[in-house]
Amino acid sequence: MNTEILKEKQLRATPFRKKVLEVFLNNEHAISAQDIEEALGKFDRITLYRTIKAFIKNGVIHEIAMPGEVKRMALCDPVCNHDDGLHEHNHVHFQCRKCDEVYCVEVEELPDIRLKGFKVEEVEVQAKGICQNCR
Amino acid sequence: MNTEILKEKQLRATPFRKKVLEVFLNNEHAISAQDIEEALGKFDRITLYRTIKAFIKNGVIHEIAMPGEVKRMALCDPVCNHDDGLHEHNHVHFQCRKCDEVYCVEVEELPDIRLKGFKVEEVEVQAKGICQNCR
DNA sequence: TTCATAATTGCAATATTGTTGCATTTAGTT
DNA sequence: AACTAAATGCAACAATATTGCAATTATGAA
Repeated sequence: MNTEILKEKQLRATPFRKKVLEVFLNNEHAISAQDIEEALGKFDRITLYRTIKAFIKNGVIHEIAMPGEVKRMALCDPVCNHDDGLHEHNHVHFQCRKCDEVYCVEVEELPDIRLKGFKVEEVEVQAKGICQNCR
Repeated sequence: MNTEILKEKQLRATPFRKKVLEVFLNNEHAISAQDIEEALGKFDRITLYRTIKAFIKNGVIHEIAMPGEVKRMALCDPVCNHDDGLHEHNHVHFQCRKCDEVYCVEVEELPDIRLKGFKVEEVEVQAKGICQNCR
């Protein structure tokens, strides 16, 4: 199963990559490199970083950067319009103020932002509030 | 002048802080810690990090995090609704695909995002495209 | 203006995060 | 089964960030 996902994205299905992908599939929220390290029994940190880079480049996962937070990553939408590390999703990144978890939440469509003098080509939205589980 | 800004934000106006603030005032786009280091002649890196932390906490500057980019920082809006490191601005973070610079661009109001099951309390928008200078 | 004091600085040491080069191993193909 | 490009694992290293502590300094009060 993981194997298919990797091959679809032009990545060799090695045991290490399958295990890392497994970690993502086991979480419904975004995770950090540290989360992955903890989930893997034994591992080589360098290989992990390289795996993450390959996953991002090939559209398996995308990064989520929030001020004051560690970098997190989450699986791409199946329809992720990625081009060599460039991702385009139709979801909002939402962080819960209670549990701190970050979720990718689907939306009908992203807002249409217009900025005088600037040509806007892509928009990403980050929201904060209270998540389903914490209400 | 820098002195007043710092005092307004309940920070002691030390020479170091004034110099760092100066760097922000001299740039119309967001800058990284490295940019500041290069702009300062001699400096102590630890003090710089602590200065940055203090500036963020007291609402002088805010962080801008973008996937795959170094962390950047920019001056807060004068009306920045900050509370111990929590910032609330009425602008969009825009990165130019040509020059890579990041700008804080004022908007009338941020979009109203609704997510089923989630209580949205704050929204931040990051956009990409072509900036004024590069068109 | 001087003093007292809490805040800030600067240094040493250390932690965290991420990268590069290279020899070895392995997945996917022929 | 064999070949080959890709991936791994190790060592070394670079960049980024933090903590504790002694010395210094900005600021408000005397």
